Amino acid sequence: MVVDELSDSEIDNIFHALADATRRDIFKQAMSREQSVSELARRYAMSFAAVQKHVAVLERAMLITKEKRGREQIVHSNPELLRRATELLDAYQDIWRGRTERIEEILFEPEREVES
Amino acid sequence: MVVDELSDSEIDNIFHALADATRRDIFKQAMSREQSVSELARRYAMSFAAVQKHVAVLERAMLITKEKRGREQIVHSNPELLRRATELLDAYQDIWRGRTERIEEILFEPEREVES
DNA sequence: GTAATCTACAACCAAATGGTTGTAGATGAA
DNA sequence: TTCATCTACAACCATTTGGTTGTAGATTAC
Repeated sequence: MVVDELSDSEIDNIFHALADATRRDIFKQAMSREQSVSELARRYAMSFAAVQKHVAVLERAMLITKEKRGREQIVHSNPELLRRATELLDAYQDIWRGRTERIEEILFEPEREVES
Repeated sequence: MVVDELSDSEIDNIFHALADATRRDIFKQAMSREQSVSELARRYAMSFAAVQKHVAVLERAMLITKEKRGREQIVHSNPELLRRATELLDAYQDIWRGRTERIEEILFEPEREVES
């Protein structure tokens, strides 16, 4: 069962964060091992500041968190949020399968409504 | 088992397409029932051209396809690609669980490499 | 103390995004 | 035929994105 619902903009942030190959790689790195930002930055052919921004995007999406340790910031992954993203996609698959009853609990959103 | 691999930019397109609440809703609509673009457009408080662009983003991501029927374009969903996106996220979860053997077949990417 | 390292953040820039209006071509209905 | 509908697409605009360089503050190493 789902603990609590993600808002539209939180979901936006999650998928946006995953829509960049560098960020996906950073996330993968963070999932496999906790590392400092500068340690991560050394792996990519771009400036430290650019990597810092990618990390910030992942952090805004709550896919990772940072923990200050001395002069370093250690990047931790948040597998719980990833699991919820997976559930979201599963819910779309359920729609296709016509299993609307499970959708209601997983992907409940008030009707996106319009004109008349 | 995975049929064939998605490229980085294809994955970029998929997650980018899902990173917008209107597009997620259009996709959900298309999953539940095939509809024309104008029929979809009537549901949202924005111009037809704006919805047309959202549909184009979903189409570029291959999450949907369009089929011309008379003067209408019917939007079909592509659940296969959604399934692959789900597998991608599952692979990240596997990384976290330390199950690297399954990652190799699901998420194989040549090492993203850099300086020396 | 001094120097090196790690981080934060501002300023800047080109390109992409997400919306708009307007025009025009195809198709269907009367 | 004529009119309405559906679609495509161009042009435009404000904002965001994804990169850069540069400056400055904390912390660690020597």
